[in-house]
Amino acid sequence: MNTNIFLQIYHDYSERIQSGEIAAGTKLPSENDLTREYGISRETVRKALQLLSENGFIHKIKGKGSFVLDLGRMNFPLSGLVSFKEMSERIGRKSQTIVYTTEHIPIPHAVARHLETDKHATVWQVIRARNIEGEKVILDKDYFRSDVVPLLTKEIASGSIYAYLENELDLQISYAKKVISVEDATAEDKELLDLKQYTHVVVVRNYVHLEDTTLFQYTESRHRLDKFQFVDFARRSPGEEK
Amino acid sequence: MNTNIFLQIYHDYSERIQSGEIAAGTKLPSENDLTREYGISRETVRKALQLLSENGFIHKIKGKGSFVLDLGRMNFPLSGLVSFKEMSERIGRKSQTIVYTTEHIPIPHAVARHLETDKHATVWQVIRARNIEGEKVILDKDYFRSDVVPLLTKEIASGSIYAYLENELDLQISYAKKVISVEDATAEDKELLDLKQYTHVVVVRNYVHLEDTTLFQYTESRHRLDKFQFVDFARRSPGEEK
DNA sequence: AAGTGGTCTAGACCACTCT
DNA sequence: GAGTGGTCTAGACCACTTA
Repeated sequence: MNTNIFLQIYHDYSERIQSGEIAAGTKLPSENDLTREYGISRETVRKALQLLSENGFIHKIKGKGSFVLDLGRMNFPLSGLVSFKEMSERIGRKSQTIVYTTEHIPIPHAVARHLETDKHATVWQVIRARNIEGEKVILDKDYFRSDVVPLLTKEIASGSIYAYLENELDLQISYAKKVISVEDATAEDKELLDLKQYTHVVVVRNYVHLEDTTLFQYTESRHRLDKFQFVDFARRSPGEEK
Repeated sequence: MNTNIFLQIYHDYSERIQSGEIAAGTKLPSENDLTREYGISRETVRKALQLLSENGFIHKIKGKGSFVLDLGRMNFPLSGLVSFKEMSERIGRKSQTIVYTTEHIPIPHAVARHLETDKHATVWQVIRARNIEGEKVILDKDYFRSDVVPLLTKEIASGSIYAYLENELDLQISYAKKVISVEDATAEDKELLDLKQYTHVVVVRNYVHLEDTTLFQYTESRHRLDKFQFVDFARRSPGEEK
């Protein structure tokens, strides 16, 4: 759909790197080469390379060239907004989603604080457990502002809610803040998960914003300790140099 | 030192936003306004705004303008490569570093796997505890390739190693991969930290690379569960849209 | 219709690396 | 000196929002 040139080049290379067609350590064609090859201006080539660089596919070295990193093949994505379903499919694990509740309710007191709505708002509450290799190890509690998301069904909740939001409701998700911490397991955790002997859970609070900056979703993802992992790729940003 | 125009504008606005001088929700001057105001080209203005956007200070909306977000003031930095010292100073907490060891040793077996050096390499090992408000809650085990970092002293280890690397040794740190997980507390954890009743620790493995892509440092940061927090700001990257 | 940000161009000069 | 990536310019056209 997108006819953006720099996005096409980005996808071209990101796929070839992720598939292993272009090996780690390989030097990419120079910016001038790519300019000639694609018949476009150098700034457009640079936009594609910058995206590749930001997302951990390549690293650019002044005077030398752009080189493929080996971070990209494992643990993808290196941070970002990706749903559980995409995630487990990428890893290739057998996974299953159990939907406990899909309800339209007045906003719970504890949630109002996170969603910054007025206290009389209503939300869609979705509670799901993620079953990986036979064990329920993640409890997802999602809350959607019902003025943004008018309807949710059990069918949607058992599939990809994000696909529904983006394709059916045409909502543009634009950014999110995640806060990760470890907390005591609640009675609910113990009831809905296979917690084994663990007394604590990793809690990932996710605040998701739309294109117009409205905070429309709050998610609490509660992970059994031994099944939690988070990978983050960080580049020293120009802004942080002294 | 840096005369880059876009960095100057970035710093100008990032500081004014972080200090609260420019409130959340405020609309920034348009790109054309900034072009005129600074007497520079629009693409340069856009570079500054893009940095602000990436780092969670602003959000740009097509046809409307650039708006200040309120994420920036709390929990800084929103992901990134920042040392414990910078971190605690920013939060304003009373903190102290206890240096247990600063040694030049043959690379431990368990570390060689992470640092990808040959098995006969030597490393500088630094083991430190971080004391926050009277309790030792973080254990940092750092390993530096000694062919990159020839010397470390207890004095350097008790201050900011990063400042030493960048200012004294002129090393350019460029990117890092973090892997966060939860593991059983070891005997060492129990000995060197004030673990209280906790049986697990949050382990943050950090793989730090230089400008020329060499992996030169591996750090294991072991946090007491209740004192761990990680914040991540993620923008839906153009590359991820379908 | 005017203003906004998003994309793209065809140049230019610079600092750096390699030989 | 030739090649590389980093910065910057002065234009252009587009899609979107607001009035």
